[in-house]
Amino acid sequence: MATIADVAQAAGVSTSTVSYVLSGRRPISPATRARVEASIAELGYRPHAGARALAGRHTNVLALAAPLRSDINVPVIMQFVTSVVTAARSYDHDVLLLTNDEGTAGLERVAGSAMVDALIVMDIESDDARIPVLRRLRQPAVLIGLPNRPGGISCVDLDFAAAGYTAVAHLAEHGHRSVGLIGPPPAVYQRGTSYATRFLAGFADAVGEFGLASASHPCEPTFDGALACLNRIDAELPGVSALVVHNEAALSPLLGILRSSGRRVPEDVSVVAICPEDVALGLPIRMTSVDIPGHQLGALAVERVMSLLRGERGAETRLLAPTLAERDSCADAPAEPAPGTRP
Amino acid sequence: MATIADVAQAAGVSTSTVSYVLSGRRPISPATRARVEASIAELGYRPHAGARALAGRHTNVLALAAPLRSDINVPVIMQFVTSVVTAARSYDHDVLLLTNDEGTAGLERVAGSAMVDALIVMDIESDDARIPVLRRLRQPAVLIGLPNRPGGISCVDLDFAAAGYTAVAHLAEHGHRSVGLIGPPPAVYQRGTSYATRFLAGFADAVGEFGLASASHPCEPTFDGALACLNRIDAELPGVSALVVHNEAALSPLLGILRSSGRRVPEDVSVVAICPEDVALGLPIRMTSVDIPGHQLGALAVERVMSLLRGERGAETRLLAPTLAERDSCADAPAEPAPGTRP
DNA sequence: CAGGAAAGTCGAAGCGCTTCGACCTAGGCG
DNA sequence: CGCCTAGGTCGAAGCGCTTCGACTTTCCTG
Repeated sequence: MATIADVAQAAGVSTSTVSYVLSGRRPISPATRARVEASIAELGYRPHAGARALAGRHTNVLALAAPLRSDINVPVIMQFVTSVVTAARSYDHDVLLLTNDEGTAGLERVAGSAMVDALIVMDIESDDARIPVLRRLRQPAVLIGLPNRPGGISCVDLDFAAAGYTAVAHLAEHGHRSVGLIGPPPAVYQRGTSYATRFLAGFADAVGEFGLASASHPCEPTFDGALACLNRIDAELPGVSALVVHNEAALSPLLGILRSSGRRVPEDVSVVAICPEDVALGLPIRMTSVDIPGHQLGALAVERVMSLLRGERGAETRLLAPTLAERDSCADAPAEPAPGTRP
Repeated sequence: MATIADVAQAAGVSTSTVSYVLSGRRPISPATRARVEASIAELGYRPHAGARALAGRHTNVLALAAPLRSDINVPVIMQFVTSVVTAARSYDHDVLLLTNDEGTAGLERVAGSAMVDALIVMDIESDDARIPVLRRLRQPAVLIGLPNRPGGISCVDLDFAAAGYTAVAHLAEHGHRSVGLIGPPPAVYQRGTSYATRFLAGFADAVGEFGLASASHPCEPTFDGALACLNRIDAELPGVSALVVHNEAALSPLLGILRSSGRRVPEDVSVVAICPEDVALGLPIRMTSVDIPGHQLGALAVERVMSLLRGERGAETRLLAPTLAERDSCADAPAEPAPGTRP
C-alpha cells in the first residue's frame, strides 16, 4: 500500500509536510495542500493505523464493554451499542467490542496494550469489580450505569429511582391505591445490577409517600415467568388495579395473560411500562411508559468520553430525568370494589 | 508503560529474545524463558498493539459489520455478534464493530488503514454492493448470508431454502392442505435481503411439491402488523389450518391474536416458527420451530476467517442444514371442514 | 576426532507515522 | 534600511515491536 513517503514523493514535499496537511497542526500553503491532497487521492493513500498509534499515542478507538448474554433486555442493549458506535463515528472513532464475561481481563488487555483511547462500560453493578481496575488505567472511562461508589469515574444513566417514583406517582394520580411491580429477571437482581435496585427504591419511595399498597417480584422473561409473577402479585394484592412493568420481555406475555383472563387494560388494570419507546408502541396497546432513552444515553456516554479525551473536565455523573409518556394503558382506578372481591 | 526493552534489561537478555519468547518463533532455553516471563509479570508488561501491528503486519483484530438498526430480529443479530466476539477471543482476536449504515466506507477504512486482519459481514443482500469492495481488499472476508454471486468470497449461513421447505413439509406430513406464511417485515424484502427470498423459494417449492394452497405476506413486527398479516392470509385462504412464521417479533402478538379469536394452537391452527431456540421456548406455547443457529453461525464464520488467515484454503460457502424441533405448536390437520365454513 | 547441524542468543534494520527543532523567506515595523 | 516575526517547509529522531542474518556453543555423526 501507499505510504506517507509515496505521497510525499508524488507531491514533491517531505513526509512531515504530508503529515501536517493531514493533521492540520501547522500552517500549510494552499498550493502545497492542494498538491498533497491530490496525491493522496490519486494513490488512495490511507494512514496506517498501527504506525499512527505508535507515533501519535492514540488510536481513535473506543472500547465498549457490553453485556452480550442472550439474556433479557436485548433491545435496550442493542440501542446502546448502536448509538455508541454511531456517536463514536461522528467523532471519527471506531469501537472495539468487549463482552462483559471477559470481566476485567478484557479491559486490562485492550487498555494495557494501548488498543483504545478510552472505555465505555455498560451493565454496571452496585459494587462493580471493574471500577478499581478502570481507575488505575491510563485511559479515561465512562460508565453507562451507576455504581455505589463511582470513585472518580464518569457515569451516565437514566435516573431509575426517579423513573420508579414517576411510574407510581402517575398511577397514584389516577387514584390507584395498590400497585404491583413486575421487575427484571431474578438474575438481574442477583448480579446486583444497580438499575434494578435503584428503580425499586424509587418505587418504594413513592409507594410510601402516596400511602399505597404494593407488591413487587422479579420476573423471568418468558410467558410462564410473567404468569407466575402476576399470580404472586394477585395473591398478595387481591384486586390490584395497577401494574408497573420493568421488564420488556414480560410485557407482551403479560398483556396476553391479562386479556385472556378477561381483565381489560386500562379499564380494569392500568399498566405503566419501563422500556424503550419502540417497544411501548409495538404492543397491542400503546403503552403509557417511562422511556429508557438508549440512544440518548449511548450518545451521551460518547460525548463524555470525548470531553475527557480533550482533557476538558473531570469525572461527573449525569442522570437523565425520566419522562413519562401518557398513552393508552392507564386509566383512573375503578370504583372501590366491595371488600374481598377477587380471591 | 513498560516496553520490551525494559523487560529485556530486567531479564538480562536482548529485546529480540523477549520477542521470541513471546511469539515462540525460535527456540528459547527454559532458563531464559523463565527469567523473561518473570520480568514480564513483574513489570506488568503488555506489548503495544500499534507497534506490533506496524512491525508484525497484523493486528489480531477482526471487523464485524452488523446491521445495527433497531429493526427486527434483534435477538438473532445479538446472537451473531455475541458468538463472533466470543469465538474471536478464543483465537486471541478482538472485534471492531462496524454498522452497516456506514456502507462500504467503513469496510474500506478499517481495511485500508490496516486496523483489522479480516472482515465478517452480516445481513447480506442478494446483490450486495459490498462484495466487489471486499474482493479488492487485502484482507480476507467472510459473509454471514448468501449473495447471488459470492464471487470468491466465503459464505456461511443457514440453508434458508431448505428451512422453508422443511417447515412446509412438516405441515404437509401432518395433513395440512393449505399454509400461510407470515414473513419478515417489508423492509427486509425491499432491501433484497437474501435470506427472506431464499426462504420464500423453499417455501414455494414445498408448496408446489405437496400440492398445497398457500398465501404469504410480509409482516411488520408489531401487534397491528401481525393482525393485518393474519387477516390477509385468512382472506386468501379461508379456514387455513397451518401457519409458518418467519418473523420473531410477530410470534408473540400472533399467538395472542389467535387465542383471543378463539383459535387454539395447535388444535385449530398449527404453527411452525423460524427463530432461535430460546425465542421458541419463551412463548406461551413451546413452538415447533426451525432453529436459526446464530451461535453456531457466528462461530463458524470466525473459524472460516481463521483458516483463511492461516492461508489454509480458498473461498467456500457453507450452508447449514436446518433442523426442525417438534414441540407443541403443531398437530394433525383438523377434519376437512365443510366447504365455505369461515368467511 | 573433525565436520556439520541444531539450539540459543544477539544486534540492527526496518515497519509508517508524528513531532521537534531548524531553516528559509517575506513582510511589517521602528 | 535592517531586524524581528510569522508563515511555511524540511530533516531527523524516535514510537515499540518483529525479524533476519550472524554468531556462539553444544551435540551428534561418520
